[in-house]
Amino acid sequence: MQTQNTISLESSRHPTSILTRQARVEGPFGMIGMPMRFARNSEIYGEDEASEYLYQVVSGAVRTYKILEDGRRQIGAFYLPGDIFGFEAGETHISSAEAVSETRVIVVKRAALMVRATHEKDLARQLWDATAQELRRFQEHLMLLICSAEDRVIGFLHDMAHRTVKNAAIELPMSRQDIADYLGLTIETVSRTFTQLEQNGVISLPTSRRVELRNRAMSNRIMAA
Amino acid sequence: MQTQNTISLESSRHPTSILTRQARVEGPFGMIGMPMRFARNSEIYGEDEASEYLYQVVSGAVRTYKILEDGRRQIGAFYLPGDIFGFEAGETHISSAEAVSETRVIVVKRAALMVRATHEKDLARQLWDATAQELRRFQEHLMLLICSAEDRVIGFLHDMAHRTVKNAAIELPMSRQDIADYLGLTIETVSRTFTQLEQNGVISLPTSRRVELRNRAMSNRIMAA
DNA sequence: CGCGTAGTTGACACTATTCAATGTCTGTGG
DNA sequence: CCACAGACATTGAATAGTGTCAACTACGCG
Repeated sequence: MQTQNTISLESSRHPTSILTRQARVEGPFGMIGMPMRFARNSEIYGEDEASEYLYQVVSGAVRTYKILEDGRRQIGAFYLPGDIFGFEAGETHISSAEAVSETRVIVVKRAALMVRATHEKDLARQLWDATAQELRRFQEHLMLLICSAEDRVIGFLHDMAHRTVKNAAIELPMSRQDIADYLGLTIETVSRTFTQLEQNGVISLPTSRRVELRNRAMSNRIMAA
Repeated sequence: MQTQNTISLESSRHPTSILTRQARVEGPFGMIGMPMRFARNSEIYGEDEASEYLYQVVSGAVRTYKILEDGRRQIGAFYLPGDIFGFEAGETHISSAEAVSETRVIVVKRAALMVRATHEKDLARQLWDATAQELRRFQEHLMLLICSAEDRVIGFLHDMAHRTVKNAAIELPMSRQDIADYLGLTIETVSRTFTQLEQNGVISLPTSRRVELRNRAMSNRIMAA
């Protein structure tokens, strides 16, 4: 049922240095990287694969996830344009990554970055910062998972809101199922919570994927960023 | 009600280079560090403090935690002898840290380590490995929080079991409340789950702090390490 | 021995899940 | 342009699993 993997540059999964004919783009940390395209629901990398590359989202959105043995899926994080992912400090990925929607990314060779970082203090610093941010994200996510369904959804929307354009409606790239799997809830509970929040005037829902934050009740909630 | 902070070396919270008269000890990454002692429930560092030091547990146990605005406490991790903590890749701590029981640690200046890491590839590698482990810990913890109470407790015990001596009874240094705050459950649910697991022959509980794993039902559970 | 802390147990309330049905949106073909 | 299929989302009713509140027990320490 999954859209077929579609990658713009080549048939093999990852770019090689041969592909220099392709326009190259300013990527994470000012490094030159290869642009790539992923179709909705296509895999970007798999869990336990060697983490050869590091990615920066240009457009679209990415989810990382793990599947539990009972079949449930836990989404670890969503990455939006500008975000860097696939760099987990270790030699192998700790999650799989998929495109939530049609997504463009810039890809950089991890090893090359790491080597460069040994003599460029600034780059090393940026890598540590990116990792620190990743740790903070995990921590925030953890805090969400011990809250009520309402607080989880509010926390999620709050996070999305401040990661996208301020004071504007949030355009959610992900489905209710994605949100449910991120928040450790069922799709029904997420849906019910959305409608409930709308009825309470906390949000409005012009369409199911578009959310406007009405009430500043948001601010009283959870930890600020 | 909290035991008064008791630190063996000095009255101020952290060691200074003046304290060279004190015996020094092989610390994390083979670096020389200062030994310190913390009484049960005493603070090792606070959230948002500058992360000046990095710690390795010698004996005892440490918990890191955050307090939510509703007063609940979320424990992020427990650190046992040999574990390194307080190094979160950023300039400030993302959690507070306390001694679970009377605890001895070795303290190393973070800045010094980072500087040394720029020209010692091996040390740099060890720092990245430690960070990767920390990320993996967060991820595992996240997976636990979306499970049932029973699976959370089993997952927790499983984790504790393979972090301490194999094939032996686990001696839990932390209270039921600590476990509850780690697993996002109430103390009552944790307690009930323990007795339930004992009745089902999965564990035995010679004392409330000592757990013996009976059944290999453990193995069918959650992700292995 | 008695006190205080930690842990266990019970009854009940409440929240989220489950299972099932209905509703909505979008793209495709008639 | 409309009708239809399929995916996505919402809603309802019944149930299961935790939380809450309160009482009780066990243990360690003076």
